[in-house]
Amino acid sequence: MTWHEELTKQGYRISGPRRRIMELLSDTRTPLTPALIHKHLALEGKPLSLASVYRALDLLAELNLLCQVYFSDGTLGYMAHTGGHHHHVLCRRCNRSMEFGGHEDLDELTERVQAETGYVINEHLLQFYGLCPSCAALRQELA
Amino acid sequence: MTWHEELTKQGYRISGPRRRIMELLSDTRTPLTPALIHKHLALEGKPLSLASVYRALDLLAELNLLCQVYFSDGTLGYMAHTGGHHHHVLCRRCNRSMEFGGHEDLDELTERVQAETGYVINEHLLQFYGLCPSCAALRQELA
DNA sequence: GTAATATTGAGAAACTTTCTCAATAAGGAA
DNA sequence: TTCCTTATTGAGAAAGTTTCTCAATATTAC
Ligand SMILES: [Mn+2]
Ligand SMILES: [Mn+2]
Ligand SMILES: [Zn+2]
Ligand SMILES: [Zn+2]
Repeated sequence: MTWHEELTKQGYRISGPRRRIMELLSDTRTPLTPALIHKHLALEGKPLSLASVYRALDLLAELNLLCQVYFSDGTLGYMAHTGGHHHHVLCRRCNRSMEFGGHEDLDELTERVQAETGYVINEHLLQFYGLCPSCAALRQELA
Repeated sequence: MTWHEELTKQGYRISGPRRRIMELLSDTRTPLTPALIHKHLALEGKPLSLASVYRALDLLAELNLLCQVYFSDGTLGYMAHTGGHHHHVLCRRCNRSMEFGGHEDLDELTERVQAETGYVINEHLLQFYGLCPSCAALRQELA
C-alpha cells in the first residue's frame, strides 16, 4: 500500500506539505530534522510553515510512513519508512543511514530481560553507530 | 572507583551542584530530565541554577558517571551509572527503569549488520519498553 | 462547480538549551 | 588555618525548538 493510499484509507487528505515531505525524505539517505526539512523545502523555492512540518511529521510517523532515528548526539531525525520491522545504522561522520532487517533477532534477548527483570516488554529501540563504507575508506587513506 | 575519585582524577572539582545531582540520581529509580532535576533540587530548599544542571549533566555523562536514557516519547533523562556495559528497560506507565547486562549479546547481530551494510560499527543504542511488575499487576486487576 | 471541512500559514507563546560574565567556592600551597 | 589561583556557579539574556491559535486556503465528496 502506497503512502497515498494509507493516508486516504485513514481519512486524511493528500496535502501539499505532506506530499513534499514524503518526496523529500524518499530522496534523502540521511535522517532529517524538522529544521533541516524546513530549510530544504525553503530552498526549493516554496517555503513551508514550520508548524506544518511538525504537524506532518507527527502524523506520518504515527501512521508508520516515516521512521524516527536518533543521531548520535541525541537529536531526532526522520526517514521514509520502506516497510517491515527494521532498525538503522548511522554513520557518525556523514549521517548516511541504512536499514537492516530486525527480524526476531532480539527475541532471545527480550526473553532473557523479561525473566531477569520481571518487566513485560513490548517494544524496543535499537540503532547502531559507526562509519559508512565511504567514510571508512576515507579514514584509511588518511592513516 | 567512586565518582569523587573519578572527578578528581580527571582534574575536576567536587562541587555542590555535582554532588547534589549525583546524590539525587543515585536515590531515584526513574530517569530524570534536566527540568525535573532542577525542580527536585529546588524542593529540597536550595535551588540550583538551571544552567548548572545542564553543565553538570553534560560533564557527568561525558565521564560515564551518568547514563542517558530515552523515554518512549523521545525525551532524554539521566540515571546514575552503576558500572559495566548495560542497557535499560523502562516502564511506560511509571517510568521506573532497570538495568540489564549488555554483555556481548549484540555481538552476533553487530557482525551480521556489518557484513550486510559494510559499515564499521562501534557503538549501539538499545532500550526496551514495557510494563514493570507492579504496573503489570495493577493492569491485571483492572482487567 | 459547490459545499463541507480538514489543513495550512503566520505569528505568538511556551518550552528547552546555550551563552556571558561577574561573583563564588574548591583545592593546593604556605 | 589562611591565602592564592582559577575552576565553577548564578542570573539573566539569548538562541533554539516545539506547540498553539485562528482566519484563510485547499482538498474531497457530491
Ligand atoms: Mn527489532
Ligand atoms: Mn550492549
Ligand atoms: Zn559516512
Ligand atoms: Zn511501572
